[in-house]
Amino acid sequence: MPSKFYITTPIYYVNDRPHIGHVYTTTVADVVARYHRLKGDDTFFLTGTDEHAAKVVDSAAKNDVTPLQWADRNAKAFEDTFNRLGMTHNDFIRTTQDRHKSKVEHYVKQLLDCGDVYLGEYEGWYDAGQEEYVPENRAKESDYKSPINGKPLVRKTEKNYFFKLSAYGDSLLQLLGSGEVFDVKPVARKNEVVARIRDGLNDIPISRTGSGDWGIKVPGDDNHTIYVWIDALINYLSTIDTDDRRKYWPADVHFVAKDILWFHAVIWPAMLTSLAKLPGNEWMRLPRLIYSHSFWISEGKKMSKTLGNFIDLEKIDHYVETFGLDALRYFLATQGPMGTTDSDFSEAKFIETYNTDLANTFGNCFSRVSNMTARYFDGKLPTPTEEPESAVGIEHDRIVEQAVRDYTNAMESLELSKAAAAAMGIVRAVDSYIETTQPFQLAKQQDKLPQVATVLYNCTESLRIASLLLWPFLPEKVQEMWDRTNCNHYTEALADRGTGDLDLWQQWGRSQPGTHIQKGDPLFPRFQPAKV
RNA sequence: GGGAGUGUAGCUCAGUGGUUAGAGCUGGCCACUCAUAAUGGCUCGGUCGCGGGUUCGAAUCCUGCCACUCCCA
Repeated sequence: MPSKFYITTPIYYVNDRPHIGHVYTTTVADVVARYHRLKGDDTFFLTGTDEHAAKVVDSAAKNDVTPLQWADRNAKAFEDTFNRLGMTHNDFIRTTQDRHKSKVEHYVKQLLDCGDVYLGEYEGWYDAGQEEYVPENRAKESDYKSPINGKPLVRKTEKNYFFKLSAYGDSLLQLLGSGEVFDVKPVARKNEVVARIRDGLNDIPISRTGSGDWGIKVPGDDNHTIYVWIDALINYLSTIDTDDRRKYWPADVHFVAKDILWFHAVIWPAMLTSLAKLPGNEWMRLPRLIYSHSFWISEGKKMSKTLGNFIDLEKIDHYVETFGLDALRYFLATQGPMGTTDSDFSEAKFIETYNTDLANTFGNCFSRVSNMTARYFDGKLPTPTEEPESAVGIEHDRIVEQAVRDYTNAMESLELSKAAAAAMGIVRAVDSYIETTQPFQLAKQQDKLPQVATVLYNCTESLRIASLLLWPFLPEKVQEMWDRTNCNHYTEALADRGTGDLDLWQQWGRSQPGTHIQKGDPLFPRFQPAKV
C-alpha cells in the first residue's frame, strides 16, 4: 500500500565545502527516497544548509562580503553539487530563509510560554572556535584547551535561555525501549544513547549572546540569539509546517552521521515532545527513526588535508567523469559506512566494485541477452513457448520472486548493500541460467528455436525486474536500458520525482513478445587500470 | 577516568551451543563462446586474537590478557 514517506539529511554547515561526507549522506537518502517513489509512496526528501553559525560572520568578514552574501555563495555550492549529482530532494531549506526563521521564532515562543524554556545562568568552559561549552571532565582532560584547535578554553558565565531537557529523560527511555514510535539505528548507537540518558540529563542552554545580527533572536529578548544547533534542528519541522505539507510529518528517517547523533536522538525528540503538548501542536509526533551512519576513511587512513587523501569535490568529480554518476552512487550505497564502523574509500575497491558488479555482471548480462535476441530473433523479444520453469527444470521466475522479497525487506530496513546484492543475485542467476540452457548452442538447430525463445524471454524478463530494483542505485544507466528495451513508461512515470508501481511492475510476464530490444554499447564499460 | 563494542580465509564480512566453519572479491585450474579477455564449474586458502573455565559438545556462554575502535551533553 502506498503511503507517505518523509526523509531528511542533516542540513550542512555552510562554511564547509561539499565533500564526500555530505555527498554520502545525501546519496544514501536519495537512494532510499527513490526506492519509496518507485514503490509509489508520496515521498518528500529534504536537504539544505545550516547558516547561522558565528564563524560564518568571521569568514564573511575575511572575504569582505556580508554574512548573507557569504552564505548565499556557499549554499549555492551545495545546491549546485547536489543537483549535478542527480539528487532528487523535493526542497532545499536554508536557515536564513524567512520561512524558516519565522517558524523558529514561533516554536521558541511557544516553548517560552509553556515554561520549558526559561532564563537561567550558565558557567563553564567555552570553546570559542567551536561555539560550544566543553564539559568539566573533558576540559580537564584536554588541559583546558580546545580539543579541536588547541586554543585555551575560556571560563565564561552568561545568562542563557535553557531548555528543560532534564524533564524528558524518562519518556525518551520509555520510547526507545519499545522502539515502536521512535527509534535509533543501528542498535549499537541506540545503546550508546540509552546509556547516556540513564546517566541523567541536564537542562541545556539554547541561546547565546553577543552574536550581533546574525542568527535568530529569542522572541522578546534581543540580547539573546537562539543557539545555532536548535535553530538547525527545527528545519525538519519548519519546512513542512505548511498546509499542504504537514501531511508528511512525522519524518520517517532522519539520516545523520554519528557525530551529531545526540542532538537528533535526544535533544530534538525532547523539544518535539515539549512542543506537541501545546494546543494545536498535537501532530508534532516524534520522528520514527534516527539513522546514524559512520564515517569514510580514505585509502586506509583517516582523511586529512595534509595527507592529501581527502575526498573533496574535485576527487568526487573525477570519479564521476571516469566511471559515471551511477558508479559513484552504487559504490557509496553498497560499500559505505551504514554500520557502526567506518568504511574505506579506496580507488582499488572502487574499481573492483565497478568491474565486478556493474561491468561484468549487470552490464555484461544485458549485453549477452540483448545480443542473442538481435542475432536469433531479429531484435524482437520472442514469444515464450513453455512455462518459465519447464524450459530446463529451473524455477526461474521463483528465484526472481524470492529476490524481490529479499530486496524489499532489505530496503525497508535500510540495508542498502543487502538490497543491491539481492538485485544482483537475479542477474547472476540469469548468467547461470544461460550457462545451463546453452541457448547459443540450441540456436544452431532450427527445431530448437522455440526453446531458445523461452530462454531469452525468461532472461529478458528477469533483467527487466532486476533493472527496476536497481533503479534507485543506478538511475541513469537503468533508464538507458529502459530506452533500449521499450520500457520508457517507467522512465516517464518516475521522471520529475514521480512515482512508480513496483508491486505491479515486478510481476512476471509483463514484457510483451515482439518488443524491440536494442543491444547498443556496453552500459558499464569495463575499467582497465593503466598498467604501470 | 567511566561506559560500550570489535577481533572468523589475502580483502570485505555472515555465522550466538551441535554434523567435516561459510559467502562475495582476489589467486590457481578446467569448461564454454551468446557477451564488455566476459560467464560457468572446481579449487587453493582459516589453531574462528591468546590463555583458562562451564558443557557430552563452543567461533558461539563465563573469565583473564593482548590489539583495535567507538561513546562520554
